[in-house]
Amino acid sequence: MAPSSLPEGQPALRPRRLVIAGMEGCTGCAVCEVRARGICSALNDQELEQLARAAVRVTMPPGRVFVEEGAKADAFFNITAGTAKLFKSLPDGRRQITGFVGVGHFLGLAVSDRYAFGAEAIDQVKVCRFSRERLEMVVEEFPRLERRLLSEAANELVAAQEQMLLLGRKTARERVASFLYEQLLDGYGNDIPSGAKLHFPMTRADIADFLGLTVETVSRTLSGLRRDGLLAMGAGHEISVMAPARLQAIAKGEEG
Amino acid sequence: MAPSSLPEGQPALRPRRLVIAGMEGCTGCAVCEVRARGICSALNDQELEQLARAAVRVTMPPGRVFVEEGAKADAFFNITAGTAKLFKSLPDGRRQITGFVGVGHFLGLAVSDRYAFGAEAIDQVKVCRFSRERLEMVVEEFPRLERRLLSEAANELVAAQEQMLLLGRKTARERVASFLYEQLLDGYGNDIPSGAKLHFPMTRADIADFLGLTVETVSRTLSGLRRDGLLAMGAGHEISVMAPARLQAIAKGEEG
DNA sequence: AGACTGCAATGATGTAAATCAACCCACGCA
DNA sequence: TGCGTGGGTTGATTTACATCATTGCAGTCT
Repeated sequence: MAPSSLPEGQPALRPRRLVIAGMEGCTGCAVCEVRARGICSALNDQELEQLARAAVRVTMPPGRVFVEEGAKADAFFNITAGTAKLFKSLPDGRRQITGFVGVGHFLGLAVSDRYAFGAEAIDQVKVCRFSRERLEMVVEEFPRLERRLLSEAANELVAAQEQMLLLGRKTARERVASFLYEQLLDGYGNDIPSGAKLHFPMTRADIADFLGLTVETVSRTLSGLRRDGLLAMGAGHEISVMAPARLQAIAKGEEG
Repeated sequence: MAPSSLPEGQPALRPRRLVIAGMEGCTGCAVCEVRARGICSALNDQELEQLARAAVRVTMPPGRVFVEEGAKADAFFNITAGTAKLFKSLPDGRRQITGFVGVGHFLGLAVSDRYAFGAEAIDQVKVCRFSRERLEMVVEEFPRLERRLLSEAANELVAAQEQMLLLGRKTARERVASFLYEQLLDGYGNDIPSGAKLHFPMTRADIADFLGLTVETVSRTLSGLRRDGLLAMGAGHEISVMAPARLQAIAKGEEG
């Protein structure tokens, strides 16, 4: 299916640059940069070739909404580059970002025939796009894929429960600390050095909508953490975490 | 495995009555009351017999914590009677209930080897208990089960995203309305009559911990909805919904 | 019957975070 | 060179909800 049939929704936020979408540069799944990650890691080279025939490679500019809340759910996506945000909205514009998803993430599981959430590219995002039918065919052929999808779903479920705890019961300070610490784990694994640097592709507004706060509160809370010597702000939206252990303690709610 | 090996955690809230746990009254999966629901519906009678051999039937009194947050995740549960609450806690006692689960619900999917959440019986709960290894064996034998589990997980994920929107962005009134409306859908399906009655097994404190509010706010908000003619309180914690459509509008955030 | 206990409702007061409002800075563009 | 625009920060004020405190009421144990 051609990229032009993607759900467009609102136009890209910054449609100045010409959009180049398609399969440029993709020489097949076997040499794909996410070969070892996500669902693809469940298959061997030969099986991947099958998968490749079912997929279309698409490139999205920042701001492009490529899954529309409530739209017909006829495609699945596997992210191969960039970061996207998933969200749900209320009629008056209130928005909750349910997750930021990066390379290797599989996206599109739906209960009904409609997407229950929207997805928007934050930076330039590349995806492998599967039609529902074609994915079903491949899954039918390789049951191992199903196990892989189940394990992905279980992972997301655990993350979602953690986020419910954050949204329902944590203070602003705890929320921001949790977010930062999660980012540290993503970037550094379990061994986080003092002074670890973080760089965010998303805006303060996105962070606020993820944490159930306002931009102002996020900004103030970050300033507070800086004043307390936990963080240091660098150039170009870079944040250094001076005291990862204290940050974690705050995130877990162990500090007043 | 004998019921005595269940994680006990804190003792049951009301340990006055003698606990009778075991397989009493269970004559096999084929005639089980949840035969047609949850994961069991994916199997035929013959396959169910296999499943039966892997399961232990256990009965839990109200208040019993049968999954302990952070404990070794060596068992799965399928609820065959009653209602349980799933929750996550902070060290200082703050608690977020991530869901109420009833008959047919499958429970225990974990990422690591530890449960990321706790589970507690609200009323008398009966479950089919599977050890991790035995469930894996059965799944290995009947891949259809895996598909079923995936679909369960996808369902829960959608519910979790909806709950994140509620916790992050809805007002107290909208949260309570959402909860009540969800309960209506469970009980009546899509066609809800004016005056539809609801009965809750959980306390106000549970509802508060589910909605990210305090008991007082839940109580006040219910009173408010009653004053506005949307609800009528009956005897024995029964609530009648006089205006389901307006309730839904509030739940969706369409009303100031 | 009287006392105790768990749960719910309601009132008075406090507060964390939202809202409203400036202001700054970096960037692209005329 | 100046202007517009999209972030981001900070301050003053408001507010929705939490907290603290009291009361009522239905079970159930003695």
